[in-house]
Amino acid sequence: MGTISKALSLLNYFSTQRPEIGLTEFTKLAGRDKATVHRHLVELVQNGYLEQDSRSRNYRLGPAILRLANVRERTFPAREAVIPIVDALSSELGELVHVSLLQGDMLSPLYYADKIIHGTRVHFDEAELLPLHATSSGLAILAFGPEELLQHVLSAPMQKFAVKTLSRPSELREEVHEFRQQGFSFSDQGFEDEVCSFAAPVFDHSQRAIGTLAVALPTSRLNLEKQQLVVAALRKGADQVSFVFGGHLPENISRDQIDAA
Amino acid sequence: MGTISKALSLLNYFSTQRPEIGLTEFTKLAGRDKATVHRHLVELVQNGYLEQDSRSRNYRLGPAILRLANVRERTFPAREAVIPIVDALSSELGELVHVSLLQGDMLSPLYYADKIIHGTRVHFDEAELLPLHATSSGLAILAFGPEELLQHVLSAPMQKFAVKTLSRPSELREEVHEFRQQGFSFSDQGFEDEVCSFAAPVFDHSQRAIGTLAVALPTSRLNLEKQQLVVAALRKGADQVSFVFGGHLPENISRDQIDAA
DNA sequence: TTTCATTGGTTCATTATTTGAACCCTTGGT
DNA sequence: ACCAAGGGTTCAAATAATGAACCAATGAAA
Repeated sequence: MGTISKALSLLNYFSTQRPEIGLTEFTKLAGRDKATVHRHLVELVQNGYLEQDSRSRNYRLGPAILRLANVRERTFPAREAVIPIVDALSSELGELVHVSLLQGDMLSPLYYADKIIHGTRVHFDEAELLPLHATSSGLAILAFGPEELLQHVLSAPMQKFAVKTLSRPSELREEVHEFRQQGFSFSDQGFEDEVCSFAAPVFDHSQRAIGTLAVALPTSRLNLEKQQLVVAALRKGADQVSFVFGGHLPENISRDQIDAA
Repeated sequence: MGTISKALSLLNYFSTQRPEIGLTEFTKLAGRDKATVHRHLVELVQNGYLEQDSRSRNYRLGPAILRLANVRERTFPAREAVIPIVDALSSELGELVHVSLLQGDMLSPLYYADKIIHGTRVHFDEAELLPLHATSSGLAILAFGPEELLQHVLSAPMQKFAVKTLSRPSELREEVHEFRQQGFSFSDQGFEDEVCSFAAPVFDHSQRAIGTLAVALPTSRLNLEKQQLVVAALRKGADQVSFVFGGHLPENISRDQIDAA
């Protein structure tokens, strides 16, 4: 591990739970000599990655980070960032995977991939907006997004797209409630006949649901084993996508796992 | 300059205009050996601060930055806190207003607002670092910040950005001295042609100048009345921003006394 | 108010890492 | 088939990082 990595790894000790760290605490966390840690801290401060509270002498994350995050957001389109994750997931599952972002009261597909290894494939149009009440993605957003959005959809007429499209508000409210518990949503033939899908919410830096990661497959290919695979992959993938959008990374997922993906 | 600073300074070459940089370009920008730069880049990638486009092999800012920015804003919401002040000032004056923080020997924009009520608007890139000798913000920091910083800038070459960029150390020293008396700084076409700006220092709780509040407007819109409005608004606003940073400015202390400290 | 423990920060000889000129490999253009 | 340019690697030499011991300031306890 080079000097640069040693210094940068110090920044990883910050979290919402631990926003300020003192010199001694750092040396304990990093398990390195005090002098070394101190020099690293000084250099990080000089470059704006940390700033030191002049009262407590503790260190906290500095303004340079905000500027860089800003540059990345503005210059690195979300689509590009999401491509490898969606591609990997699609390859892993051999099914259609897409990321869609909330746009008014519809979902706008950002990117999708379909590594066909089965005979039948699910139809998906990247340029078509998805309705909230009839897709697993929409239901995921309703479950984890703002309450107003849910109210709005509940009070509007619900267009029938396929044989099993939800059409009664009470039905939708029940489903959404269930998905909130589960952490992911499911829809069977709500948008297109013979197609079912699973979706998990994607969060931005302020923990707001801004979109979804979803897997769609022919209903005929669905079974318990498949469901478990999909749900597990979806959880992992949604966290990765959230991370891309600056959202929070649950404690039980390490950076290594993300790097490996 | 230590290894850490050398590596981190590579990140500063990114901007909205230059979101991706290749190895050779980096070596030219940094003026360092290719092998050195490459090792630094590799280590930054390993830590998530950069990622490499697998097609072009260019480097771009990585996702680690988003997480850190997230932590900082959630635990130390300086940007959020400053937004209403900057917005109000911009609305009041009908001009571009920004708060920037000192980061090494540059200023890093934290937030800006531009409530356009005039035909022309000033260009401002929130993701671009500001030089100290060529902007009113920089001059304000030099006037009220540490003496070493001023010495450092005086002894370094002064890049010419626009028609009236200060380029002689004696000139800069004079200006800074004058601003110290006034309590605010002014720059006419020092950074961009046809643009002038006013700035006032922002202090933290230990009375150190950590940044600035600035107003930028087309030189063509400048007149005495405007200047008086801007300066009055700037004094008031800068104190508000200082307050946000815990550096509230006691009424009985004049700016001259601060200067002495 | 003296003492002691804790934390932040510094020094300097030793040590290990960083450095860079020269090199190789791949790609894309002609 | 050739060349130019960019990305990446090697290894002896140079330089910068390291850490045990030290100092200073703060604050709680005796």
